[in-house]
Amino acid sequence: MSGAAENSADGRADRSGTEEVPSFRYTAEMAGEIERRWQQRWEELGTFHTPNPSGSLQGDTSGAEKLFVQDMFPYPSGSGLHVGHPLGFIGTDVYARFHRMLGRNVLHTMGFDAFGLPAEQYAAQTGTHPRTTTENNIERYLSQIRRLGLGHDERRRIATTDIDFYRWTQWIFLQIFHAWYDFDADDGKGRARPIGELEQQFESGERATPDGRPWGDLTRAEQRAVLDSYRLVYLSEEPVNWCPGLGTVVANEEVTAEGLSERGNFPVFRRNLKQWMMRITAYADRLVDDLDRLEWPEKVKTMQRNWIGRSRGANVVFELPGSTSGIEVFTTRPDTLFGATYMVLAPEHPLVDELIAARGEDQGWPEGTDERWTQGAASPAEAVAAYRHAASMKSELDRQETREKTGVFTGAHATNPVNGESIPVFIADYVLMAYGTGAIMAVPGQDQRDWDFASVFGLPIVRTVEPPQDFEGEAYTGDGPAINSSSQVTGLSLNGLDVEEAKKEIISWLEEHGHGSGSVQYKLRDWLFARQRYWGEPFPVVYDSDGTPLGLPEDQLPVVLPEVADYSPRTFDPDDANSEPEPPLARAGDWGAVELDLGDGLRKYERDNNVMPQWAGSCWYQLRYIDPDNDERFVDPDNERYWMGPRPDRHGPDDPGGLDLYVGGVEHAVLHLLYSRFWHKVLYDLGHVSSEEPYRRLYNQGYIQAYAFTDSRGVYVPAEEVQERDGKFFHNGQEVTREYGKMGKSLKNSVSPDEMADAYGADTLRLYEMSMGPLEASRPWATKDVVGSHRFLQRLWRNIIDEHTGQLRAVDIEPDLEMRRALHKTIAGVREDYGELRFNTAVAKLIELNNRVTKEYSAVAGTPREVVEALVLMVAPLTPHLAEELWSRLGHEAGLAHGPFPVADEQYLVEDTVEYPIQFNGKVRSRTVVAASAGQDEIREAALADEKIAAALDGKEPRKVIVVPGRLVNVVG
RNA sequence: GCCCCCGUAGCCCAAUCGGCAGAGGCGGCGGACUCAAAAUCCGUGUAGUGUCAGUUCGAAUCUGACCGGGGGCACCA
Repeated sequence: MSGAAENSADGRADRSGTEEVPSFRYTAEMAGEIERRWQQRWEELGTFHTPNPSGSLQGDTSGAEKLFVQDMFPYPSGSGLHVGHPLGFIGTDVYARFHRMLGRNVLHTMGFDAFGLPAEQYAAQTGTHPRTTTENNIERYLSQIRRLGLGHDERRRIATTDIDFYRWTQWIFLQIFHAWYDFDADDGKGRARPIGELEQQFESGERATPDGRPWGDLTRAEQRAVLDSYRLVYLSEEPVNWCPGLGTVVANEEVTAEGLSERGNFPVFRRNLKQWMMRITAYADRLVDDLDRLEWPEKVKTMQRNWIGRSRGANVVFELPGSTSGIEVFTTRPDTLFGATYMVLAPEHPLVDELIAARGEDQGWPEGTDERWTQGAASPAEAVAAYRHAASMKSELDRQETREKTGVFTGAHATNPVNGESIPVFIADYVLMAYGTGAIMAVPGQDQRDWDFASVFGLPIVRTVEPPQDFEGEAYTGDGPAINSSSQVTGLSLNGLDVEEAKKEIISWLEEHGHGSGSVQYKLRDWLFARQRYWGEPFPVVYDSDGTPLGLPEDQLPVVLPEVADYSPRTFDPDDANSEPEPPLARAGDWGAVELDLGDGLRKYERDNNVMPQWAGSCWYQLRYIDPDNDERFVDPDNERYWMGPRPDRHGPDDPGGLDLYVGGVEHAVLHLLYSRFWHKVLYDLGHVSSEEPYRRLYNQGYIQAYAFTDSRGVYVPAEEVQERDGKFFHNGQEVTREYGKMGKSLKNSVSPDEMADAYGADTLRLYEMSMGPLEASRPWATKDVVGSHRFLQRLWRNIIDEHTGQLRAVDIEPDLEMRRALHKTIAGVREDYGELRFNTAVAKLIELNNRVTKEYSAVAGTPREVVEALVLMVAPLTPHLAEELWSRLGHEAGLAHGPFPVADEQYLVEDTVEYPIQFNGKVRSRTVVAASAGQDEIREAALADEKIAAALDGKEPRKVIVVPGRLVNVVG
């Protein structure tokens, strides 16, 4: 050491010593100090407390337009956040802060979707109660996000695991349980109604009972069974997805295309088990149709449409000669009935046994049966049995991998109703029992799958739609005139009609002659709602001695989770399809047995021992944000109407209402967003909310991804220790392989927001995340780039505060005209960018303006207050702590969270002169400056007078001169 | 296999109605400060927009085909 002075006496940094960073520079340490101070201040002042029209959070809501912004409900994972997690949270915060500064009443908060498997699995391993784990994780999560300075109304935080919250989840369940769907209501659109109204219809005789007996003649149990069959929540003994590896059943939406559970990747089996279902299918049409009323990404709408899978067509019955029954098929192309040359039943179709039995088990093949149809079996019965056995052995994956068409002839024939022709009936696994009627009419001329099957089995192919002249394919699915579509037997002809006309015509013919009717099919299935787990909402249901499920009265809520010795359901060998679910609540001692008076005296009942799926809480949490501690209702109607009600004046006459901006990842496109819309619509139908949709506008943020590196053994090495040389990557001198993808601890490429905040401050992290690209784009994380955002904040700071003295540099001097113009152009641009979530370009504009200020004023005594104050206000949504600090140092006592926000002055947005590029034959050759007020002729003259253009023309007349006002001139020679 | 989105500088990204390819950041290079380095500051633009056609006075932008990347659906009748 040289023995230099360690401190300087005058407060300035000693520039000759070891202390070289100026004392008042905006460093990470200073940022941290500022951030802690302002976060504390905001909390003390309740800066982000948002008033409601009524209730416990009542305040003045007059005058200000409301804005409800929400992030998708995070799960408080115990492993901590990486820098990708808060991307959307910061985005919504910037948007919310911008609008708050504009004077809007902004609701922005965040709660936790806290039920779920990880805490339960941890409990099973360690004995720690899931509530303890969950609460610790929430605290950890909060400490990480609080550091980011998100302007949340902390009074509105909720967690789905709070008893005060899940009490209302149970209450909503009961509303749905005590409702039925009246398909005739609202002119056929349908509406959920209280079950009591259905009972009245039966009592009064307005609606007939299933077997026609008067309602009063039914026993109470029979009445209950009838009502239960109508409920929006019902017990069903249909095939469900049983996952032995998890020990629970799961919803269709939770099974991957490969037939594995989304969580855990365990095999899932179709099993008949008695389970709770929600009748989401009743809402299929409204869930599809109302997508048109939402401001959502098309991609998500498409995914929902595909999932619901509505297709319109007709059900047609093909008679079986010598039998009273027929084969009913669903088809979207009834116009092609004349091309139906055979039929196919799904192998599991119940009619198959009847067909075999009708001909006689020991009957051989009909005379002249094609060899290809028999699979070498001696009889249809034998062939069918063999085929069914083979089909049942195939997994979903096998079926998908081999698309070759297989099947066998059943020996039976059916009659095509349009022409009376007898056509053979096959079974084949390309027809699925679960869709439509489990049977098809095969039209090889217009369906490629049928074409393929017909080719293998040598079946006739009849085109009934004329393909274009140049058509070279096999099956033709396009539009065209109908051909080969008439019959002397029935007198029907569709020839010459186009597809749409033919469909209409044939449907009315089918209906008239009793052969079928128009129909709509959906892929959507009812929602399997029960899980055999511990850490979820218990069902508010008990069973009486007959096993009839009864909804508990409201005053019995909440049903609190019991203490148990073992938190896990029994799990099984993942491949043990025949195991049976054993839920933890079934082992909760005497919890399950209750004595209640449900109207007919004190009796014994048994509690339901399932819990709700994790999606339940997120189906309605936005409503609880509105009124988090209302203990009279799940949400106050005034408050709901204020925050979520339709605003036709602002969003058009068709506005369904809902919150104003919902930001989250696209992975919830089907599951959460579909379930939530469903619940919301039920609540709307029952009159509990005024909005028809929960989320008016949806925005999908991208993912922050990262590079990961593996060594020669395939083991991940710490990404931060990898060095790049000449396009290759090295770790400790060894070359490693680069992969691109997720960020995660196991990939050793995780970067936490805390370490970034330590190194640069939270404001820098916020700014960087917003500036690295558009919010919706996925992009790689680059720690080394963060310094650029930090330098910008340092330069901004330096324009206002002297780094060496801490003195204010802003003074009351007039900026010149060019600076004013730059300022107002920036204001106009930044306002627009913020409003449209284009934070990256807003940042660029702010940096540009700040660089201009630096260039012009860094060498002189002070910077113009007018410019730097506007800069501070404009940067505030992005870097709120720094902005508040500078704003206060600029002499403002009140904070800036509620504005003002600079307004652009139009007079500085128009230029006096415009520089026009002059193109010659489309290439820029010169430039000329003309008055902004110049007319087309003047601009043209100025361009032609230009030396270089005159030279290019070489004395000739231009063939054409294109003048684009405000843009350029193109001279065509 | 079908459908959708995206390809701009070494990297992340801008570019209103089709109108000057560059706003911003990283890196690189040069310089200042330093004994030196880090930090900081100043300066510096290297691609003609994945490829090939077409429309146009003019194409990153519109159209078609192809290549590459990402996503969705996948025997749904």
